[in-house]
Amino acid sequence: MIKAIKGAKDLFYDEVVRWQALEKLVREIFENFNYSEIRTPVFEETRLFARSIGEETDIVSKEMYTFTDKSGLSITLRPEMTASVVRAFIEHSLGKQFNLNKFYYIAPMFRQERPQAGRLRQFHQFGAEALGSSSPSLDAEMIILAYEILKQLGLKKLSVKINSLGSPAEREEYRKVLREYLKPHYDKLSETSKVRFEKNVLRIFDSKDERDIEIMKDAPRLLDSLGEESSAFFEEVKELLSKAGVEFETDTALVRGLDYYTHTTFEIVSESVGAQSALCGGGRYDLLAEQLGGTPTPGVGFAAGMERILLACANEEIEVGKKEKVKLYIVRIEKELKNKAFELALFFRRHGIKTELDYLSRSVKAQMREANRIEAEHVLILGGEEFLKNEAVLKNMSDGSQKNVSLANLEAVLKEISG
RNA sequence: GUGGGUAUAGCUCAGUUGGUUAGAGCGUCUGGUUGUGGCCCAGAAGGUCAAGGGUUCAAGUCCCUUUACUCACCCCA
Repeated sequence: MIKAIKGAKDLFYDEVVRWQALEKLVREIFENFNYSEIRTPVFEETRLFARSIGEETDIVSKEMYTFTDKSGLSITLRPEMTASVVRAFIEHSLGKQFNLNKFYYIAPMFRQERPQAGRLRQFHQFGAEALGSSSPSLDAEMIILAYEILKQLGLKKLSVKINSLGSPAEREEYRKVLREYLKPHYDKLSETSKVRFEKNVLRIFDSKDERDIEIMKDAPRLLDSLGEESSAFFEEVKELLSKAGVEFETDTALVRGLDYYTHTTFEIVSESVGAQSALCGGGRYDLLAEQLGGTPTPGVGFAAGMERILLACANEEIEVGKKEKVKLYIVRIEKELKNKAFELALFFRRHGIKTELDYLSRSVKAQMREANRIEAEHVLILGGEEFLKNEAVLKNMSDGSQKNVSLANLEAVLKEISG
């Protein structure tokens, strides 16, 4: 048997209903905040991700689906969306059309990791990117947006963590300070942290190794060494969040894994999923556009993992979405009437009534059972003596009542069903 | 990439210290009188017990290998 690729899932029936409901909510909220949807190709030139996400990151160094196409070009299935959005922004000179561009997306991403709860190889994210403003109100808006969606879904066990990585200069300065602090402890660090010491010191904060955590406990914090401007920026973000009623905590150890972040970074975690508890994360990336060869343009964004969100909803027993019931099921008694039934079904369907009928030449009893199974609201029974009078029986399935209706006046039947 | 767990019907799972034709619930299908659902009743279909090898008179059950799934590490959304 040929099966789906590891870490890639088929969705159908009830599961799809949940996804559609989530997508609908996401769209509504993004539209309210006046974000417009952006769609970019699922694959890009490999160097786009190498340059933006960072060569040394795990994503780029070992998790990408990369292949060479027939022209010899190295292509990669996108592992995240920010790089693509910024690429499109630069390619189409969108910054020259509008000073501020606010985009959202709902799209599949690909990373070749070992699947586990809340982590797939083809996974789906919704997210937003705002390019062109360095106002802290946008940083706050991103967090509020993400929070709003999760709240409106009904999720409870959430915590919002925020931090600031400061300006690039401050970050660079802090790197030195941190290295200085770590030097005497170097030998006690875990192997991965030793590597990070050279390549990306900040990431040592992410370590779960107990000895690393012990060492990092007393490490100087980037947040404490921020300049006046960066501090004021961060304060304003926090103030806006407080006014918006978003409860958050400052987590000085929150260092995001992607190289392009500056200033605000944030994460919303849930207790209701497994180990992969981050439902969404993001931050500001003022250097990225320039880094990708565009004119310097400040940006902020976030991405949220849809599988994780739905998993959290399921674990908190939140029902997401409801399937629309069939309004009318057409039962035919005599088999010769099957085309008449088909024709009638088409009439109702064309008038916006969700209609179903038998395609399996089944008995009347079986057709009724089917109508009941799919919870059809009404059944129209076609045949017998009523049909000779150009009438049919319309049955209300919830109370079992039925009445004869004229097939010469389908408008009246429409009214009956819709009312 | 490294660990742990699991693998029996479409789904959720039983299957006793290895012992005859492998079970249940749900789901599906048919019927319980002519043209009517739900509840109930009766019946049916559906399984190379993940695959391969080994031990044994005898393996779903014990051992080995492989594969898949799953959880965790790692990383991240």
